[in-house]
Amino acid sequence: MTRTTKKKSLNPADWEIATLDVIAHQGVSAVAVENIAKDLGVTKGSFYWHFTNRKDLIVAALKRWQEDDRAVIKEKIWSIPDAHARLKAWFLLSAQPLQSHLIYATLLADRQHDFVAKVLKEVTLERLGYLQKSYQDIGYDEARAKQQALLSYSVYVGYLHMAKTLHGKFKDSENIENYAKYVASQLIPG
Amino acid sequence: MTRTTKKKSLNPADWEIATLDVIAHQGVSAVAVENIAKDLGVTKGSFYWHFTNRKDLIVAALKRWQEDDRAVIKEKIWSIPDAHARLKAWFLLSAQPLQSHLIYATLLADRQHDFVAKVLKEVTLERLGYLQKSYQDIGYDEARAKQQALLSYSVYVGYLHMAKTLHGKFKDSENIENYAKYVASQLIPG
DNA sequence: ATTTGTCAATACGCATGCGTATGGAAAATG
DNA sequence: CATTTTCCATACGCATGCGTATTGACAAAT
Repeated sequence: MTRTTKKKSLNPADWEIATLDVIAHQGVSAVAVENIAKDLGVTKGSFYWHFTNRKDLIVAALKRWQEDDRAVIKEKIWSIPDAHARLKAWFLLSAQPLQSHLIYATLLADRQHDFVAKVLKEVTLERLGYLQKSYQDIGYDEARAKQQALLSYSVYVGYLHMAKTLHGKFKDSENIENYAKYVASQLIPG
Repeated sequence: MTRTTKKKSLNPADWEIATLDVIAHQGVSAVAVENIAKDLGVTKGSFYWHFTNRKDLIVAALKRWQEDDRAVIKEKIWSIPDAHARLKAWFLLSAQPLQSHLIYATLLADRQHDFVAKVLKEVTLERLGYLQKSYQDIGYDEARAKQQALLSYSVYVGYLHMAKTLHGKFKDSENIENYAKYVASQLIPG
């Protein structure tokens, strides 16, 4: 797990990225500074030079995730002008194995920490807003678009968990593609 | 938090129930024997009389949850002969504030522990099987029923998380009722 | 009434993991 | 060169929480 980097010294971003890797696969509770230090090939002494404490690190990492994710989605999804195509693209993206999805899923798990809950709520509301707008763009009135956005987003969240819980019977990409298309056909009219 | 019980001594079931209460609200990681002992009005000394260790307690608690939940669902849902009504009842039950739902949601979070993953997979596959059967009962072929069951169950799982994440903007029962009906109308044909 | 079994209190050892204190090496700066 | 800044290693203190050991109180059995 040791990193063979050619850089001579670390910066906060290195720590944040390594932290997001831990969060994606093991959750926020598993973020231990000494372990991440080991992953980075240094010791604790380095960490407390860049950050004041563990919470500081996690908050910074989550902020990075939130910003990166927002940028990706804005570029790949919300740039699509046609609302039908945009929604379909969103469902297909949801089924792809991105680290961002993993992180979102583990954050749902670590809601106990108030700073996690805060980020989670922000991201979720923002995404719901986009979805709602897309459904309004294809003719739904506001109330119905809101319900439909909630339903579609629940499918996304549910899918993330199902994929992890059932990974044995679920992960062959053939089926995932099929399923994603089925979901899109059920949740996008026309 | 001290319990004013009239019982003179505790049995394993008391510990399991108290543990499920902690799991429902704080997750498996938060299960600490000394805290639960305090909740029950005793100390650690008592615990290690009834159980061999912490894992033993959690496994026993989860087994209890699994059995209780299976009994409730079998009685209240799968006893309904008409498949349409049965599916609708399932969606409505999903929206109700049962402790069992809370536990399921936190278990999704604590999948890192192998014994949690095991129970979770069992319960999920069992429920998916029931759903699939119901959809087949109303005329879906097997492949489509499987996809639809996955979709519907994802909505359930997603809803659990949305409810927690957004609890501020979501919990007034009026809206939940409406939403549950909307979901049922979208996911049950006819 | 004595003994045995049941349940619990107290005290301890031990591991983990956070945060601090201090010192040192390498690089930038003058 | 000398010196300051940057980055990291090492060693320590401390809190939490699991598990064990020992003792005690009370009830049931004999």
